[in-house]
Amino acid sequence: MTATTVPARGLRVAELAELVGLSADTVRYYERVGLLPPPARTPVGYRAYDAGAVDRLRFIQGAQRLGLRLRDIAELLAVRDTGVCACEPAEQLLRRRLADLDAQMARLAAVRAQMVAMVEAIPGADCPPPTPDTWCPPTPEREVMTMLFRDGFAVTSTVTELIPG
Amino acid sequence: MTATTVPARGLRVAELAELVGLSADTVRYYERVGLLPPPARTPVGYRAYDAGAVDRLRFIQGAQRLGLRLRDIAELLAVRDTGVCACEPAEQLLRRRLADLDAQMARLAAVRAQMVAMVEAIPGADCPPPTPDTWCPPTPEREVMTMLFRDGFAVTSTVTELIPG
DNA sequence: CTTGACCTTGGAGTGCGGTCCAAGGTCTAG
DNA sequence: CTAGACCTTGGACCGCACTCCAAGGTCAAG
Repeated sequence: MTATTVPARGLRVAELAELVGLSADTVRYYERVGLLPPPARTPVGYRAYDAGAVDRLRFIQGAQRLGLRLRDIAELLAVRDTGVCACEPAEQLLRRRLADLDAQMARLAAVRAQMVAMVEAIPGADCPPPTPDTWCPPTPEREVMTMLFRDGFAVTSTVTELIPG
Repeated sequence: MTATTVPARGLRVAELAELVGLSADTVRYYERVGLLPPPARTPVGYRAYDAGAVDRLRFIQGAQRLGLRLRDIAELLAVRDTGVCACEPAEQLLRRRLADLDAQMARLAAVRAQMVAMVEAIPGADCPPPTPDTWCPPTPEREVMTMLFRDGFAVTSTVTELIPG
C-alpha cells in the first residue's frame, strides 16, 4: 500500500525525489553509488521509476536515520535483493551500531556534564584573566548521568572515565 | 605547572605535537587556519614553541571534546587573547552547544529504541521475504528512555516524536 | 663525509554525503 | 513556433579536519 499511486508512464526523477523529500540530484547520486538500481528508461532516455523505487528510498532513509552509512545500507540492500531474508546481516549491523550508539551516548553525557559544570562555574564579571589550559574551571571526577531505558537497560557514566586528558 | 619542562631552544613542531598527542601536520594545520599563532623561529627557520603553545593545544583539544568546531574555538581563543575574560562568549557558545547536545541525545535515544525494537523482532530463520519498506518490523509509538542527570535535569523521549516518516 | 632523521613550503588528496554546473535534448502550454 | 520547464551526461565543487607529498634545507652521530 504505497501512499501515492504511480502513473503508468513511471515517475520522473524529480517526481520520485519530491515524493520522498530528496533532490533529484541526490536520487541520481544514489544510483551512481549503487544504492538504487538503474531504472527503466523512456524511449528518449528519461528515468522511469516504479513504486519499488519509492519503497527503496524510504528504506534508505530509515536506515540512514539509524545512523548507518550509505556503504552499509548498500550492503543490506544487496542482501535483501537476493530475495533472502536480510535479517541476519541486518542484525549484525544493528548490534554493532547499537554498541557504537551506547558509547556515543555515554560520551555525550560526559561532555554534557562537563559543559554544565563549566557554565555553572562562570563567574559574573570577575573571572581571572586567561588561566592557561582552561577558560574557567577544571572538572572534578563525578557521576554524571544515568540512562534508563524502557527495556531495562541502564548506563551510568562519570566524567573522567570518558573525558581523559 | 606544565608537566614537561620546555627546553630553552624551544620545542620543535614534532616535539610539541607528541607532547599533546597530535601529528606535526596537524599542528602546522592549526597554525594555517589561525588557531595557533605563528611561533618564534630558529635562525634557520624551524618553529620554536614555548609552553604557551602546549596549553593552547590542550585548550583546543578540550574544546574539541565538547564538540565545538575549530571555527568556534578560534573565535574563543581570539577573545581570550584579548586578555579579556572569555567567559561571556564561551557561555553563549556552551549554552547553544548544550541545546544541540540535548537534542542529539534525545534523537540517539529514539534511534536506539527503534534499533532495539528491530533486533527484538528479528525472527529465527523464518522471516517473510523482502517486505517492501521494512526489512522486518514497524516501530510502534512508545516511550523509550529517560535521561536522568545528576543536576536534576531529565529528558524523556518517545520514538515517533523524533523519528518522523 | 655520509647517512638518516628531522625541518621547510605549497599544494593535493581523503572520506562522507551530497550539490551544482554546462551543454545539450525534450516536452508542453499558449 | 517559441518559451520555459523538464530531462540527460560527466565532472567539478562544498565543508570538515586532517593527511600526505615532493623538493629542498639542516643537523647530529659515526
